Amino acid sequence: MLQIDDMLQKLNSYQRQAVLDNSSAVLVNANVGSGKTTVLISKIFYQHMVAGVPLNEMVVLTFTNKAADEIRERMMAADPSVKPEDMPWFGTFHSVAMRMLQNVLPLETLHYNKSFTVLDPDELNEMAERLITEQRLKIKYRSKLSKRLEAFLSGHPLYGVMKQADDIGGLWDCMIKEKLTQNKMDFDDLIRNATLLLPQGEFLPQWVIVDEFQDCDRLQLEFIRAALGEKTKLFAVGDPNQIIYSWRGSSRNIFSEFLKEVHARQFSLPINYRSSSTILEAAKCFLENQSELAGIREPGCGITVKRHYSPFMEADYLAEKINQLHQAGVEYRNIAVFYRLQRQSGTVADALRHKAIPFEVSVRKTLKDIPVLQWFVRLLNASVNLNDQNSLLSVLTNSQFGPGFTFSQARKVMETTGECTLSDKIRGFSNWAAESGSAWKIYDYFGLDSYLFPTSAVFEGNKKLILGMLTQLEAFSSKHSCTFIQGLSDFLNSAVLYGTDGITEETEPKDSVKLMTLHTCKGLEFQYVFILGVNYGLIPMRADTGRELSQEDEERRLFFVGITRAKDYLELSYYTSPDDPRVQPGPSSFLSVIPRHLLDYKDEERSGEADLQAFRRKIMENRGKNPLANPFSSLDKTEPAEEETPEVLSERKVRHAKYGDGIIYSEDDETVTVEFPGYGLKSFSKDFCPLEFLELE
DNA sequence: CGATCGGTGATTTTT
DNA sequence: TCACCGATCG
Repeated sequence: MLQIDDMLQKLNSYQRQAVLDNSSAVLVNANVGSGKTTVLISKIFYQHMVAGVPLNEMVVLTFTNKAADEIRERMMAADPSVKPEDMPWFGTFHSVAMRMLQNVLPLETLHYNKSFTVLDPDELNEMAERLITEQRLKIKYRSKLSKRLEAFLSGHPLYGVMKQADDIGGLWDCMIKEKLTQNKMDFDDLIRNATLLLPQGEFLPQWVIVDEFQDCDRLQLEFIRAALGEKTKLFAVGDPNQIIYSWRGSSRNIFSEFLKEVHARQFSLPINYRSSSTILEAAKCFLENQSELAGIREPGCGITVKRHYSPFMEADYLAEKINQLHQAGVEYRNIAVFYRLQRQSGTVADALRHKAIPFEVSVRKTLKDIPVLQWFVRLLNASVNLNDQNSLLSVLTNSQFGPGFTFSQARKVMETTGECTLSDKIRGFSNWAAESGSAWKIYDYFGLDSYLFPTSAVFEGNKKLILGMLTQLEAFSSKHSCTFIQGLSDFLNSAVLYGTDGITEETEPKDSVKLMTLHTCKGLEFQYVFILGVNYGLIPMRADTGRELSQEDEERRLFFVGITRAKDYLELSYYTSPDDPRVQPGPSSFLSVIPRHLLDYKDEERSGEADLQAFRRKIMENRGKNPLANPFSSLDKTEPAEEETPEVLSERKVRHAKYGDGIIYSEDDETVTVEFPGYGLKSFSKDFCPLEFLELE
């Protein structure tokens, strides 16, 4: 009881009100950085300690494994007597649905078996490809198969101009059947099937608690609806200002309808604890309902706005800036760099690598990134589930690992015993596992040494990866006390839902700068934040093709999410000469939305040309040595850049009717590229060249 | 089958 | 703006 009093006392009045309210449906409109997770955990704790609701009567749903882990960990930290197994229904939508299907729902009525396996999107695609070939289906735009299926399922057919319909509907029917015979479910099936069975089953929780409610799509809302029995209460936390995934099916309309339907009582958490008031003021400009967001922090420093010539110049500057920050005592882990597109990361990464600054680019790793584990997991899947013909086939026909059969060979081998040791071992796996199986013996059981090719250069590394995964499996099995084969099957399924994190060894968090897209930064916070490329065409992304205007609203929210990650320092930058023609030079309109007094235009006077001169010097310099080298490779060696020889000035000048005088920037057999002050770079064909070449004096 | 014409989409991505 | 696909025509 002391714990809960203590916990409630630490809440502000808004938070406490939401936690103590006893309505049967509550939505907390939680603003950024307003202690949303704290409220969620306090609510769970309060219901558990005061109202006496057992934790296993609560379904707590999140979107990411990370969020689920955080909630479980904070629960255990608040009350050390709580164990993970006390919270069986705390997890992502998918993992909770999966566990329900395995444990408490009458799955047999759907003709599935409780030992089903989970299909990752790649496998689903592979299954589709195979069915098209086998059934001789006619599918158009086959190279974009997964997109087409997705579009078909959402009812918005991609490619309006398909004069003749193809077999996409038929393909989906085949896939439903195929998944059933192979006893497999894709991500959506987990939720769909659980939604189907929840109303029939005996299982109804006392509470359904949802994190990041604004991200729910239709499927997930239906799942929530199905989990609500007559006496079940709902507590949802979300922020409509952070809807940045509406292109994936979440929308304000869907969820406000849902809220009306369940008669939710609404609360809000207006106080932001995270950002300096300057940053918060700027962020508020991008809010749709400006009323309710208040800060409690000091103004701090202004938001730096920086102009760069190009992404290269920017990356070079950024690396230097981060270096200075680190030398001034800022840890790398407190610094983050955000950008709109995944491909923008390369330039920054190169610059940081060159200055030996540790960094991590946030891209989710799937099994596909580690071929040997992908092969091994499919081997295990084929062994655990003999209906899994797809996996067996791909294990036998893989060109890098295993016996490397052709498709027709593999089909023969699959039908008869004695033809192939690996195939026989897979068939005999269940018996072996029941009698004497254990994680450690798996490697020798399959005789993997020979299938990983001991002579190959990467053999040791691959073996290590597999043994590492077996270590994880061992740890997993001992945590969940069940039969070896059941433990393995669970492990494989959670590996699909958890990505590689679940099966490779954990690395302790490094002190490194974090690089990520604006989408992935949601839910995080950093002391120092740099947002790159605030140009029209990136932030906001161009919303040309007439698509609804609402797309720009989403871009605004995305920028809002990025800004509000910053605690103390925020720097926004734009290019005067982006390399991508789709990106407009100059600051985006989003920058002018922010009141001038909050901004600190660093080196406003320094002209773009100054940047250009420096950049050109570096390029020229590089050219003599190694034309293919990373342009950054010469940057440091030649410092200080100011001490340049006048040699670079011995360039040819040209005159153009419209652009005036310019300097030749680069030149090859066909084209000549000229830099004109005030216009930037222009390219001309040599055959048709409206230039007058001026002689040097 | 090859050439051409027209329409469409491009980016973000947890599980 | 461009790359790609499919439909259509000779």
